[in-house]
Amino acid sequence: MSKTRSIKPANKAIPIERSPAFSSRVLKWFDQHGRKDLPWQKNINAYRVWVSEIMLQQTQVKTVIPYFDQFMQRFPTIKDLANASQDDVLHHWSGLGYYSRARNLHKSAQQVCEVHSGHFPQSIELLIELPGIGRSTAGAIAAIAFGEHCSILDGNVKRVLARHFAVTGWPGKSAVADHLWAYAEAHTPKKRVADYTQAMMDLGATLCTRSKPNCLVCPLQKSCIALAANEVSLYPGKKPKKVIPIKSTDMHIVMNEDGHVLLQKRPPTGIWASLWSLPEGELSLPHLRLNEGSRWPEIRHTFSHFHLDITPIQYRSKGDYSLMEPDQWLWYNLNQPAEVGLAAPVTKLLAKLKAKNR
DNA sequence: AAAGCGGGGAT
DNA sequence: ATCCCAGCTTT
Repeated sequence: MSKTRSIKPANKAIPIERSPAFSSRVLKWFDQHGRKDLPWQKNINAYRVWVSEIMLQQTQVKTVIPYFDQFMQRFPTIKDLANASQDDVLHHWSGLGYYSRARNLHKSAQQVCEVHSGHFPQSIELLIELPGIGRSTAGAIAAIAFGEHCSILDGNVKRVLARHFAVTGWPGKSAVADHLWAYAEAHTPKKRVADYTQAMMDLGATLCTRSKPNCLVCPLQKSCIALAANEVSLYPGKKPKKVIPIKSTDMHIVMNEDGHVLLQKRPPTGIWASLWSLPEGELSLPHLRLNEGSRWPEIRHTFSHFHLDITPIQYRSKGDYSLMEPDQWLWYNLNQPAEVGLAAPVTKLLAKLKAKNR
């Protein structure tokens, strides 16, 4: 059982001017222009909505669609997901990023199967107990899958609300987020809450975009405070920027006589946790004989907190590699890739290697 | 090169 | 309660 996590208290203290026409304008627009045939809007059930919402955290619809389709093909039900290996789940997440989402999804599936015997939790309070589901994602699943009267506040909705109600400040600040939540909750209708929820996300994704918003056709143009002041671009407030440090590492591309590449499993915490990657740092492989190695041009991979400058070094190896721990080491066949999770720059380097060798 | 995007865990 | 972390896409 997970440890108890509590939903943030509803912000009754924050007084709001509520626009009565808001939700009806949004719903009317949705009927005409909203997206209604996204993959997770077909064969709708809580499991599919859940997986889609987790994938849609930090990731745009266009990117998610192919991942969602493949994920659902491999794990059609929550039980299939619960019974799968972590490597299998991470393999289907490879390239999406934020891999803790995949590990939490897997963990939650197992939790649901054990605790709820496979029946998906049917209320926002139970949803939010699952790892990887916070206040907004719980609201989205409850509203879309169950029609429960719940609000969401994802990046799209934050942008729409911040502009429409001229909420100043960076939404990463809790005081700003509290205001946005208060607006979100005040304007969520009791009827058609699933459509409204989808509509707000669509509005943010297709019209009320970060740059070049299409205010001329927006259903909220008459009441949008930022638009009236010609200050749409000022909202939402920007994150204060920080200079991020540069780190560097060597990645060793060790190829054996069969043309397979040596991969190492990363530790279960930290960057690229539990993914497979190229060995870094000092190479200590006593049972292999490596040649000198040739350096490739440096590539830069950027995280939110630092740049990582990677120098790939390619070797040919001979020797007995049967001694190597199979949990930690993998000889990766470029032509018949193992179904494991790979860090994005590793995928890039392996593709480069494959192109080189042809 | 920079900005943006939810949730979890540590402080 | 408030920082800090995580990885990709789009601009």
